[in-house]
Amino acid sequence: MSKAIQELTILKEHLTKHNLKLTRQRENILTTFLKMEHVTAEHMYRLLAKKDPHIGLATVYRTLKLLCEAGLAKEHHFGTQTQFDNVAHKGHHDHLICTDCGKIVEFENCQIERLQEEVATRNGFTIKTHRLELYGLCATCRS
Amino acid sequence: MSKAIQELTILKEHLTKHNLKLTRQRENILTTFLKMEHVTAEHMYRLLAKKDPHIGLATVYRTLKLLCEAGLAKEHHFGTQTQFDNVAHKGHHDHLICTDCGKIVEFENCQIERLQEEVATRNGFTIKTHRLELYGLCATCRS
DNA sequence: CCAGAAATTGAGAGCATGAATCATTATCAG
DNA sequence: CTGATAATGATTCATGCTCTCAATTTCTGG
Repeated sequence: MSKAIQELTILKEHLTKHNLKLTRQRENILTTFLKMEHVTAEHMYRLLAKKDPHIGLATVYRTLKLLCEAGLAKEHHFGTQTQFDNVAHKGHHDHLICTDCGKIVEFENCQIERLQEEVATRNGFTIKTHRLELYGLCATCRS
Repeated sequence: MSKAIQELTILKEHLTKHNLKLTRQRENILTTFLKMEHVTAEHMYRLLAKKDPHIGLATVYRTLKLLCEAGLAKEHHFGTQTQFDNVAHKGHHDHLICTDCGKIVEFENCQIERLQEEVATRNGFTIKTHRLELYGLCATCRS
């Protein structure tokens, strides 16, 4: 649980820095969020509604966005849905995906990340996140 | 324009094979689609409405999906928007996406592609395709 | 501790994208 | 030509998320 306390501290610092307030709802959402690897806002809403039927959907959306701003969560779009990933559960990584057997290998490559920054700068962009997926055949499926 | 005729043939074959019919609307949408590298359904709708104010948005959505099924187009999700890419224009490119205004800049970077190959080889993979999207703020939205 | 300014909340309306409905119209095989 | 069947387009519906606003909560500083 010292982990959770650490994250609560990060949130508190973010709130203070931006003149925001720590509320019961924000604390609840953070606590629930930290227990999982990822959630959708809708799912989070249903979970919280069990304990506190008066929680508002808008608050869930707002708070999840807040957690992203505080660096504790990260948004990911999958088709129509948006997932919020718990950053603590995994550092950022990219994926190698086998189109045959579905195997997924995670990797990280600083050189690629550096080049991405370069491309962005050249186009006047400031990168916040990225997604890199390589699709192909793994060693087993190729033979 | 022999190129366009070729694509029209592909569409006709697909229609025949699935007992579908060739309509004026489908032909118009294909013709317009072939002129561009990518469109959203909404954008396509506005283009077509200039010539034929009675075109239905539903028809545009249905036909773009049809083009995907015929292998002439490919869907891509960017946040809330869905883009349809012209497969024939297929110089592969990656995307810089502004999370604020939705602006999309395409780029190509051989060095990144080479590093991707390297990562794949190291993991025993043979890459067929990839997807690289950089999310951030464009120059205008940052200021 | 308390007052009051300021942020936050929740309920519901609003909005955008895209899919489903259905009466009318167009296509095309025979 | 003609009839079966597919397609169209106007509209409604569904989803996912944001906005609005009155009421409530937080928290600063006196």
